Amino acid sequence: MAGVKRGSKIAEAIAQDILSQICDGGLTVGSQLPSETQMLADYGVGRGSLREALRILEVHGIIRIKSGPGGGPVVTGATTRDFGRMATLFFQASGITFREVIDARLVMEPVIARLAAQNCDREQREGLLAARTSTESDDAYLKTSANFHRRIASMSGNRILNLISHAIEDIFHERVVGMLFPPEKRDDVVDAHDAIAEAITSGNADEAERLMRDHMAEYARYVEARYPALVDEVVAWH
Amino acid sequence: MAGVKRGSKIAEAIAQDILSQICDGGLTVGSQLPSETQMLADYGVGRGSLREALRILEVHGIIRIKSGPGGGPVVTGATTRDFGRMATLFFQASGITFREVIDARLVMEPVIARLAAQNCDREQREGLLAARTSTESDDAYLKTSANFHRRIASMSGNRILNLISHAIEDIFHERVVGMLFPPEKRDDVVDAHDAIAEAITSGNADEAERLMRDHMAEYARYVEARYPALVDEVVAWH
DNA sequence: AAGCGATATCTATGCGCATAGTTATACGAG
DNA sequence: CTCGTATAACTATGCGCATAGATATCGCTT
Repeated sequence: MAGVKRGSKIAEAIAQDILSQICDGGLTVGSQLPSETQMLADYGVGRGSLREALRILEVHGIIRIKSGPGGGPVVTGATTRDFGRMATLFFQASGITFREVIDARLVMEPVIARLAAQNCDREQREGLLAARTSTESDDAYLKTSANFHRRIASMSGNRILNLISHAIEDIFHERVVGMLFPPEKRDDVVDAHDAIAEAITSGNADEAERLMRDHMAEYARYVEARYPALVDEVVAWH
Repeated sequence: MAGVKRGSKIAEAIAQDILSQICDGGLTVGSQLPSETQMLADYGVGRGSLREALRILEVHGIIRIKSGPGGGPVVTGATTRDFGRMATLFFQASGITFREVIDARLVMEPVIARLAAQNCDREQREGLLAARTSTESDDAYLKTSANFHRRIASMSGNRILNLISHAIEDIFHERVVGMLFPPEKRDDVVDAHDAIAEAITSGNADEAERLMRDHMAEYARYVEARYPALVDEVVAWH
C-alpha cells in the first residue's frame, strides 16, 4: 500500500466538485442540481465519466437522480444510515462481524452518555426527560427506544461521534429490523432509560456512563441469546 | 429521508458482487481480478455499468485498476486511510471542521488506551514497550510517534474502533503532513508515551486513560496554537 | 373537482467505434 | 548482462445511436 497513489480519475474529481458546490452553494435537501445534459456541457466531459461521478455521490446518499421532466440529480443529504452503509463496505472487506459491531456499541454508548452528561444544554435536558420510552405497543416501543439513544448521541457535543454512534447502531438495525425486547423485559428497559436520562440531565457523568454500560451489556447479552448465529456473521454491504 | 429508498442500480449490485467475490474467494492484496472484457462477458452488462461499479470500488480503495497487458482490477485491500477518506465525504457534507476531528480524537484515544490496558496480550505488551518514540531525527520522530498511537489502537480488541481511531487520525495527518512537535517538546512527548505504555502494559486502565487524555489535550492545545485557522476549516474530501 | 390517459422529458443502460495513455514483455544493440 | 526501443495488451475517455423505464404535466372525461 505504501507506494500506491490514489489516482484522481475524472469521475472522482467531478464528484468532489459537485460535492463542493452542494456544500458551498448553500444547497439543501431537495435542491435540484443541473440536469445531466447541462452538466455534460458545464464540465465538458463524456456522459460515462459524469455518470460515474454521479454514481459515486449517489451510492453515498449525497444525491438521488430523478428521471422525467425536471429531472436530474437532487440533493438528498447523507444520513448516518448512509455513513453506516459505506462503513459496511469496509467492514465486509475486513471480515468484521456483528459481534464487533455490538462490542463497538458497548464501548461507544457509555462514552457518549458521559459526554452527554457533560455537554448537554437545558433544552436538550428537557427534551431527554420528556422523551420517555413507551411500552404501549411494539411500534411505539421501537420508535421511542431508538429515539432515546439517538437523542443522547446528539447531545454528545461532537458531530463525528454522533455520526459514528448512529452509524454503528444503524448497521445493526438494518440487518435486524424491528428487534423487540420481549414485553416482560421492556419495563426494565424503560427503567434503565429513565435512570440514564436522570443521570445525564443531572450532570452525573460517571453515573450516566456506568448505567449505560450496564444497559448496553444487557442488550448485548440479549442479542447474543436471541441471535446466536447472527453475531458471528460478517457484516455485508448491501 | 424517511421515504427515500436506496435504489439498487446495476452498478451498485455489481460492485457488491465483486466485493463478495473478493471477500469469499480468499483473494488477497495483489490478487488479480478478471479483466474488464472478461467481466463484461461474465456479467452480461454494458461497459458503462461495469465501469461505474469498478469506480465505486476503486474510490473506496478496494481495488486499483491496472492498464497494460495482464491489466484489469487488482485487489488493494482498503486501509484505514481509505475509510478516513470516505468519512471526509460525509464530514464535508455535514460541514464538520478539523476541530471536531481533533475533539473526536480527544475522546477516542483515551478510550482506546483504556481498552488496550484491559485487552492486550503478552506479545502486544512487549511490542509496545519495545516501540519507543525516537527523537533522533524528524523522520524518526514522525514515524515512531504515529506508530505509537497505531499500535495502541491495534490493541483495543475491536477492529471497528481500531478502524475509526486510525481513520480519524489519518484524516488530520492527510491534511497536515509531517506535523512536528518542536524539538524541545519532544522529550515531553516521549515521556508521555512511555508513561502511557507503562500504564497499559501493567494493566492500569484508569491510569492509561488519564495519561492519554492529558497527552491528547496537550496535543490539541498545540495544534490549536500552531494551526489556528486550520481548526475551523471544514474537512474536505479529496 | 377528481381521475385517467396521452405526451413530453428526462435518466438508465447497452452497443459500437474511436483516440489516447499506460504498462508488461520481447527483442536487439552495446 | 544491461539498457533502450518497439510492440502488444490493456484501461480511460469521448462520441453517437438506440431502446426502455420513470415521472411530471396537460388535456379530456366523468
